Amino acid sequence: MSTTVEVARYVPADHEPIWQATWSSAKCFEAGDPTTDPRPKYYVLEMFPYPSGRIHMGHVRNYTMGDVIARFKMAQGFHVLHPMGWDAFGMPAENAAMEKKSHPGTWTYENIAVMRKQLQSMGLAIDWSREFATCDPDYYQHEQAMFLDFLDAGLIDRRDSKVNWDPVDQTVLANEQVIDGKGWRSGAAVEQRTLTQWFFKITRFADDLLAGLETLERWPEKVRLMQANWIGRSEGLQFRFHVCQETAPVSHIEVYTTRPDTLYGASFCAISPDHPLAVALARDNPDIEAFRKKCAQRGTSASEIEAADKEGLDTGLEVLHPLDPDWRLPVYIANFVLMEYGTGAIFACPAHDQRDLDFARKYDLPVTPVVCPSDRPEEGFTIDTEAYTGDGVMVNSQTLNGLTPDAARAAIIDMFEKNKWGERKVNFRLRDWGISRQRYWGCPIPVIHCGDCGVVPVPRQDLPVRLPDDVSFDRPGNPLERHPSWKHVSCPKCGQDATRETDTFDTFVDSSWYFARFTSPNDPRPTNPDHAKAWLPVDQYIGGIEHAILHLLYARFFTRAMAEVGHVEVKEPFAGLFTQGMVNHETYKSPDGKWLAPEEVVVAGDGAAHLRDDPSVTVRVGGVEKMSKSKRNVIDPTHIIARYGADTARWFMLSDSPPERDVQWTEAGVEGAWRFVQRIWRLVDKIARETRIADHNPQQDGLAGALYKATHTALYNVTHDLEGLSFNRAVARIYELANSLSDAKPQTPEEHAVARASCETLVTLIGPMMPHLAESCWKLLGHDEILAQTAWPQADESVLKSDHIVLPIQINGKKRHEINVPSDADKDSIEAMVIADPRVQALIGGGAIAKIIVVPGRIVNVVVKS
RNA sequence: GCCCUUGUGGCGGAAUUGGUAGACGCGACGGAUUCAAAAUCCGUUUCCUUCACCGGAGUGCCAGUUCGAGUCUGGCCAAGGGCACCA
Repeated sequence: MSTTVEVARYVPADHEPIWQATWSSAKCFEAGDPTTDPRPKYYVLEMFPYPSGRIHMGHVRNYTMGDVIARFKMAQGFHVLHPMGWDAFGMPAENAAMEKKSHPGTWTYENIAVMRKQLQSMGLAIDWSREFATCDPDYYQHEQAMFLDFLDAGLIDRRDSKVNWDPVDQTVLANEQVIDGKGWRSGAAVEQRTLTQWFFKITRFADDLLAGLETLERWPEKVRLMQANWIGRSEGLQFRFHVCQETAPVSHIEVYTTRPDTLYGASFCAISPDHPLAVALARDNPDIEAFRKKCAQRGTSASEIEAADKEGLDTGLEVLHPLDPDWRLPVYIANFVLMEYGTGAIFACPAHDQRDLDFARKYDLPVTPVVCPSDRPEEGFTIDTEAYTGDGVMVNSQTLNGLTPDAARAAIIDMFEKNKWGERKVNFRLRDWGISRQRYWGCPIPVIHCGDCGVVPVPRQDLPVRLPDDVSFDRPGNPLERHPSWKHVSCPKCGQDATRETDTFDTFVDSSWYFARFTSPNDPRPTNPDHAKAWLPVDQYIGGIEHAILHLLYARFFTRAMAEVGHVEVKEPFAGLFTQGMVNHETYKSPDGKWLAPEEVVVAGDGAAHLRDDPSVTVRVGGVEKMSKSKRNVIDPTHIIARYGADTARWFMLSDSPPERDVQWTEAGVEGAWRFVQRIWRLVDKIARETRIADHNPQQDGLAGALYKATHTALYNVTHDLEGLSFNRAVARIYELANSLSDAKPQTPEEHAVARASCETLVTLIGPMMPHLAESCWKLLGHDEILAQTAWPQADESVLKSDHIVLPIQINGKKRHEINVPSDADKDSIEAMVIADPRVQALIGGGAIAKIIVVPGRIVNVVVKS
């Protein structure tokens, strides 16, 4: 036993700021010119934060993961770009300005200063020289320039549109921003309004955005699926019904269907309350007008739609069935037909569509099945209250009878196209992206409205259109609208008095291209195309699943648009996407039902909890939920870093839970990470004092060989785990190596040399995850160079396999015994050894061996006939 | 309603993708050290039976494929998520 030496505890506050300063002054993390750097590039990016005031644990998790990747890739010899910025426009700044009677910009930049400091205390390997905020005019001027580019390229549209109006935030929302009929930010019930709006023509790329998903192999399947569903491509037939009544306002009605095969089951035709025909009919028919009004008032929330009955009104008009001149179908106005999708009119086949069936039953319209399930007799197949939507055989359909619905569909479409009655049509659920927001704290839309010239783009030399600073927030609404002078300008074309557009961009526009700006943050153009080409796409993007549709779809669109006008060359911005889970915490309630903060509660090992100030009061431990202010289960990262240091917080975030899953923040878990930090410090200190660097022979028996093997196994495994973003597994492998190393009691010089080398590897492996501790250990081991600039070691794979292995022996599929064999033994010799083994003989007793399955290196299974 | 994901010890989770289920961590229990504590170190920890060995059961439930299933197939059950008048 070596004599006990008092090792000073590792005090993070004594180490972490020093290393942060060292990395900063050595410019360790500043990316250079990618067009001249010979190393392969690697761009790692975490979704940039909204400067809300303070960082939260979700940020810690997100940025720790990205940081591990950045440091790991740097060590592996990549030229790494790992930047940080601020998604700085948005409503909270305006709300804060109203409350505090200050300016949104002041609030925002103050928050940025606080949060930058917090992030820097985490020891992130970020190139801070590229930092920007989207509210910097230097940034948003390029956004305005690109808007003009897109306008020239025909990628932008301005039109009247029914929009989602958020009455609390007093602004329009895009479809993607309405969740369950409520504003994504305010939670207020969204109203319908008609406004003139700017649109990005995202639908122009609908097919390409869908097809592109196939190429995103390093995206979660789930996100790709969600985007595919959101884009909602459907193939069908668009055709015209002739209206029988000559006095009708229109001669025919255009409909879209994905089920042309069910045409012989048609029962009625239905148009949207907003359909031009309905509008025309309403002029002389008060009943129709009343019905239209009623439909317009109906709510749009999910629950209201759920509760709303299928309702309709017979127009009295009839249309001719296209395949039978004697067959007439009534035309209804129906509340479930949307003007925004397809043609705003449908034909209904109630037998095979539940919604049509509900309607038909209510208004007593015919229900004729035309698809019969293959396993049921055609006679007597009727529809009751449930529509049949499955496959089968066509019936009641004249020439189509006997075909499958697929074949019938093809036949009908062919026939209609041949006769020019209609054509094949692809429809999308995706709508154009409405980007106008009636808010101050956003990027001004660079156009001017002139009474004579109409909409005039702001000339490029006049960019940026800056937000005025002298604005007031004492009233609701848009301060730009009521600013005394800002909007009054002369028309760039004719010089007359004109007004500026007072709407600003949706803040999702800002985040749709920031990753491209990071590649050349100071270029006078939106991007330096050479640098954008060299760095893009982002190799690894990391963020929350909540952006699966919104931000990630917009960014994919924007990249395509930028490519079209020449700012980038890629179509897909993010080659790899990783969606990390949330950080959760237990919730606590006092006996009188009030939420309690974790620091007010003491939880015992058995789960019982009581108040910290009054142990006689029992606390109710509730569910493990996302950290939120309302439930008071928030842990402030600053407190954790102050008490345990950044490395402990980082290590805990990476341990145990797989990164894509939610992680539960626990005091015990943090304590565990803290103990490991101290343990590593003691272990490295001991080895640094007892051993020294020396050559050693890897091929040997005993302790030295075993430790060498454990070291290189760990190195091999951790390397692969980090490559696959399996941080929790990498952590486990590092624990194993630390255990092997502290269990080892090296005696001989050879053993000392192996222990020393093993310790160096251990420190290197810890480097990306606990960078400060690793640097201090590295120094303790006698190194003067910075570990962050040291190359990742190469695993000696020759020792990963030993010359003898223990094979389990199963008898009839159950493990019964083991056998030690040379690892290169072939099937026959293993089989012979197994049969000859006395224990195996005893186990099979008198039974005869029917078969022996030998999987070399894995297992032996002896099948015995009983 | 439709689509997707996930179900493994007291807990978080491993399992080289069809080959020894429970690595690693947390918690718990026992012990050492200490006047005592903190810290640290050593041990035990899926369940049942047993002093112990030997056994038996076991990856949400029920079937199936296979020499062999946590892993593949089918059907249930449960939890979570997404979409939702999209013709």
